[in-house]
Amino acid sequence: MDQYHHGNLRGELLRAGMETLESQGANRVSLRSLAEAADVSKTAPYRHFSNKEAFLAALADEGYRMLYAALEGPANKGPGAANAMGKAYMEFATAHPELYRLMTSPISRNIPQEPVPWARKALLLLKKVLAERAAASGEGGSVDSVAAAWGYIHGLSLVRIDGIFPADMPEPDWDRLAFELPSF
Amino acid sequence: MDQYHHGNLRGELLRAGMETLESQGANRVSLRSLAEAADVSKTAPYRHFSNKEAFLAALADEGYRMLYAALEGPANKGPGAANAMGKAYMEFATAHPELYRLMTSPISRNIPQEPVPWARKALLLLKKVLAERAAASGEGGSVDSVAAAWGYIHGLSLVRIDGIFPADMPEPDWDRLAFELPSF
DNA sequence: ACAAAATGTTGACATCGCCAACATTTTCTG
DNA sequence: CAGAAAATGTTGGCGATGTCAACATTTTGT
Repeated sequence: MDQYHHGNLRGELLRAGMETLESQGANRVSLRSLAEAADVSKTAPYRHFSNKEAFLAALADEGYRMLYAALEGPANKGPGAANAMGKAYMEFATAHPELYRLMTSPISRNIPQEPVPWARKALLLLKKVLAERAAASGEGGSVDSVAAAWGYIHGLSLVRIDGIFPADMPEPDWDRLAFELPSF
Repeated sequence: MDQYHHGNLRGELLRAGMETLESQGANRVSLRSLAEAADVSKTAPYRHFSNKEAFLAALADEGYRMLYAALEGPANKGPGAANAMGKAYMEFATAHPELYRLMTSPISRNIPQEPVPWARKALLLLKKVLAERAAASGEGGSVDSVAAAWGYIHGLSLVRIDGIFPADMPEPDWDRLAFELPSF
C-alpha cells in the first residue's frame, strides 16, 4: 500500500546519499536519482533540503558526527591523546576518502542557513586536545602550534588518500607519521 | 568576417576556463558556456578535449606549470631551499585556491590518456628538494621525512584557504609556519 | 471539526555532457 | 598542383539534472 508520505524521507535520502557519496564521490550525488530510488517524486527532497548544496552540507555534517565518534576515545587518553587522535583522524580519512574530501571542502562552510552542529563539535574537540598538547609542551597553547599540527594531519591524510605522493617512492609509514605530530 | 576556424580555440578555452575556475570553482566550469563565450558551437570543444574531465585535467596541468614557475627560484636557493619552497608553495595555493584544489583533487590523476607533463615536473622538483633536505639533516633521505614535509605544507595550505581553522582563534602566522617545515 | 503546517506530486524550464552525422578548411602526399 | 586525408567546426538531438510554481494529501494542533 503505497503511502503518500514516506515516513522518513530525510533519513533515507541521507543514508542512500552517503552510500553514493562514499562509493562514487560528491559529484555523482543527484537529488533526483536519490528521490527516484526512494520511490518518491523528483522534487520531494526539496521539502527537506533547500538545495543540493544544503544536502551535501548535511552529509558532511553526518561525516563530522562519525568523526567525532572516532575521536572521542583517543581524545580522552590523557597523555598522548593528541598523537592517538592524529592516528584515529587519519584512519577516518583513509576509510572515508570521498566523505572526508566533502567535509573539508569549503562547500560545508558556505551554507549559513543550514546548521552543521557536529562539525562544530568535532573541530572543537580537535582544537581542545591540540591546544592542551601545545600547552603541555611549553608552547603556552600557541595558536601556531595548533595550526601546525592541524595542517600536518590534514595534509598527511589527503596526500595519502589522493595519491599525490610520487608513485616512484616507497610507501611511507603513514601510521607512524600520523602518530608523531610535529612540535613547534 | 566570421571565420569557420577559430584559430586558437584550445588556448582560448583554457584561458577563459581558468578564469571561471579561479573565480567560481571547478563545479561552475561548463564546456558549453565556454564554447558560447568563444563564439563557437557547443560541441566544438570536444575537438580539443575528449570530455570535461580531460579539460579540467588540462587546467590542472596549466596550474602545475604555474606552480613549477613559482617553485623554480626558491628551489635553487641552496641551503634553506626547502623552507623557501614551502613558503612559495603556500603562497601559490593561497593565491589560487580553486585552482589548487583542482590540482590536488584525484580527478587529475584519473585521466591516463591525457598527459599532464607539468604535474610530473613540478612534483619531481618538490620531491628532489625535500629529499635533499632530509638527506642533509641526517635522515638519509628517508621517505617518511619527505612525506611528512609534503603533507605538512599541503595541509597547512588547505587549512588556510578552506577556512577550516576555528574562527574563534586568532589567525596563525601562516608565513612562519610554511617556512618552518617539520623534521623527523 | 477545522485550520494550519508538513509533506508529496505534476509539469515545466533551463543547463549541461555528449553522441552521430555532416560541413569546411588546412595539410600532406603522389 | 590536385586530390586525399586530417583537423576543425556545425546542427540536431538525447538523457540527466537542479529547481521553480501550482496544486494535492496527510498530519498536527487548537
